[in-house]
Amino acid sequence: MAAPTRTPRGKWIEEGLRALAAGGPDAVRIEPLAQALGVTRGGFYWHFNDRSALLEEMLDRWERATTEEVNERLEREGGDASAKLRRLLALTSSSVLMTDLAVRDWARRDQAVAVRLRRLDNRRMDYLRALFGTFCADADDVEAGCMLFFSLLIGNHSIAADHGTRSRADVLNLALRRLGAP
Amino acid sequence: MAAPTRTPRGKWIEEGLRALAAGGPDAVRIEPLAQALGVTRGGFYWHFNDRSALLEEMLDRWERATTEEVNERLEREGGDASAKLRRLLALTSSSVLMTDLAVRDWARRDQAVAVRLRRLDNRRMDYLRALFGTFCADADDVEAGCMLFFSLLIGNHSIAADHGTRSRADVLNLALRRLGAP
Amino acid sequence: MAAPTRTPRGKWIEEGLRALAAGGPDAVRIEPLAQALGVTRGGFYWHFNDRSALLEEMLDRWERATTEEVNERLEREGGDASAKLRRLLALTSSSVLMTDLAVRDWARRDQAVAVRLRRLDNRRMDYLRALFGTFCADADDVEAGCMLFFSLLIGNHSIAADHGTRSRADVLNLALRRLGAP
Amino acid sequence: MAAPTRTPRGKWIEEGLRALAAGGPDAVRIEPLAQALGVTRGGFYWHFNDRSALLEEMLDRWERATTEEVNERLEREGGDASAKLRRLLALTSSSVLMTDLAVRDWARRDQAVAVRLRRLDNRRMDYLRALFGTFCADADDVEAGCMLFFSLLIGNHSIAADHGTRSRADVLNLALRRLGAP
DNA sequence: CATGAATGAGCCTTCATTCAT
DNA sequence: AATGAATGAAGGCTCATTCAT
Repeated sequence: MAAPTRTPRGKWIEEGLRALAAGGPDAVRIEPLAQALGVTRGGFYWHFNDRSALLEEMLDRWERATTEEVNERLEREGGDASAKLRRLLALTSSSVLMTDLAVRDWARRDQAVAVRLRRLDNRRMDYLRALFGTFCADADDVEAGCMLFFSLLIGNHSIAADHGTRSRADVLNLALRRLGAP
Repeated sequence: MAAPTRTPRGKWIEEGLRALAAGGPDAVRIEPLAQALGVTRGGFYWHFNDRSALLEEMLDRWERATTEEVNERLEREGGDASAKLRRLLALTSSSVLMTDLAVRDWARRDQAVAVRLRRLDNRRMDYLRALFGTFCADADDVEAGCMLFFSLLIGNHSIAADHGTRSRADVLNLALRRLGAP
Repeated sequence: MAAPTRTPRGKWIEEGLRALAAGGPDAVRIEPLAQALGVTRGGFYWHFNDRSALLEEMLDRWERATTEEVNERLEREGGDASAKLRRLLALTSSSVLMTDLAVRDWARRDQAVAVRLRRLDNRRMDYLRALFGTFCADADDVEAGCMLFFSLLIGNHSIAADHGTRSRADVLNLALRRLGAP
Repeated sequence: MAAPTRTPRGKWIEEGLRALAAGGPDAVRIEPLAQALGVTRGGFYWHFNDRSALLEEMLDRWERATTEEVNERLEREGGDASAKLRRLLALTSSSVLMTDLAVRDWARRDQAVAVRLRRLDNRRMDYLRALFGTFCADADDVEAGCMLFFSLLIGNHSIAADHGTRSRADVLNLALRRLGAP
């Protein structure tokens, strides 16, 4: 009779991820979440056993979103490896990226999160290896290139330095070329 | 003649930095700090006006420690640019590094911290540019190399991926060589 | 259908006014209030945003109670102006009066409270002017009489002096007659 | 050898009375007092056993100040009874008066203070009776006049009402005349 | 006289959680 | 699914007080 779900499970998870991206795991608090959703805390406990259950499902969602969504978007738009790498670097400030950085920080403090991150980072590295493999024959070069590229992805959003007359985008382009991307 | 200060101001700051490195700014809570120091939380307010005063002084200390200490240690031990870069990469898990990563995350959420970080990152980039300049003539190459190296420094502690038969150290070495370090 | 509210908002306000009357605004502390109501202090924050919200609502209530309630009671019991004045003076130790004195003191230290008090005192003066007008033709005499009577109301509960063989009630009667009340 | 006393006992008492006048007895806190005097709390405990000792001495001082000082000042400046009453009413906002009002409020909550206040108010009433006796033959009239005048003194600083075209000073003058002051 | 340091109590506030409806 | 009400733990802050120097 009633609307299928006034505030479905998913809304809580989305709001939770938003909070995580904005303030880290400590910022994922149920009361503020409820307020943001315009509901009282009560509803939360209908969907989740407790806060940690939400955290868990947030990580599940993030894991799915980050692989399927990001990868699919990259593949869908096509282009060669170099174009894809370029697009990856440009994914600036997408909320997915912010969440990613937050999870990375979180993993440093929580073993369970670290395990998930490792699973994902390995999948990403595999993807990167495939891309780099298209224009790079030497296995050592591929591995080094992947690590450098992945680092650049993170560094781009972690390093606050200026580059004189160059823009950050310029420097990223120079870096990409230096990694052998045609 | 005066008692040598039972729990000097500095102790609080050190303990605060430890907490920051271990759990981010939210983990810098006065009560746990006091317990770790074997004092009651009341004593804290003799040294600091409030929590934010501690946070501020922690950042002051981190700023000084990270420039003076780190740089000096690198220069003191000598060697050529390549050796210094190699040593920088090996600074694994030094508490300074962990604090650094925590501050980096913090800066993403707090403008005041972001300003400090920028000041520091610019100083570090200058240092890196000097090192890279010793074996790299092209200015573009220097800039790209610095950005890639700085990113690698961070990526090394943020990326959880494995590298098959290679160790992380192996990959870092390959990467360094790829950046032109002799 | 809903439970009739275990500890309704109003209970907190009443208890707050009791505390105010007994010990001034500084005595309106949430923990003691909760204890007096047999609840834990946490519940308070369901009803009010914070302490100042309670204080505000206490003043709202006092403003309404003191005008509507007091005036209505006086008018309901009827009698001529002189009888009403006499009854006003006799309102000794009514909790409304004690609250009133506490607010008066509070107003000396808090501008926002002072504004409310002024609004009320002006309404009261108007009421007194009407009463005095019934047996006093000269406008100057009315104004002076009102001010003296109003002062007497307060003085009666602020002055600790004895009156020799006379009782305080005797003196109040003498004073009333001196103000021209028949 | 040392200066006789850096912060003599009396300074604490004065500062305490200032705090009392400004915020009531709850506002007489040692730490803020010390800060206002530019000293640390330590010195306080050299002069006083504890907070209540200060409070006690503040009351002692207030008792002396209010009788001796006020009365002497009134008598020194001479004039007839009516002039003295007029001057009493004009003692607006003298810190002595503010302290007086604060003590009056305090007395409502503290028996010991009430006892002191009674002692003082009786002395004051005696003084007023003498003044009123100079132009008023009837004992009843004197008593009523004193009570009204004393109340007016307090009401003047407790009542927030406006008086239309008249100023408060006007109304006080009218009131004084109505009490028979020539 | 006074500093420097600390203890402990008390209060305000925020939350996670529970429970009846 | 969610409200209304409450519990309890945790933490921030202010003080009175103590004590060694």
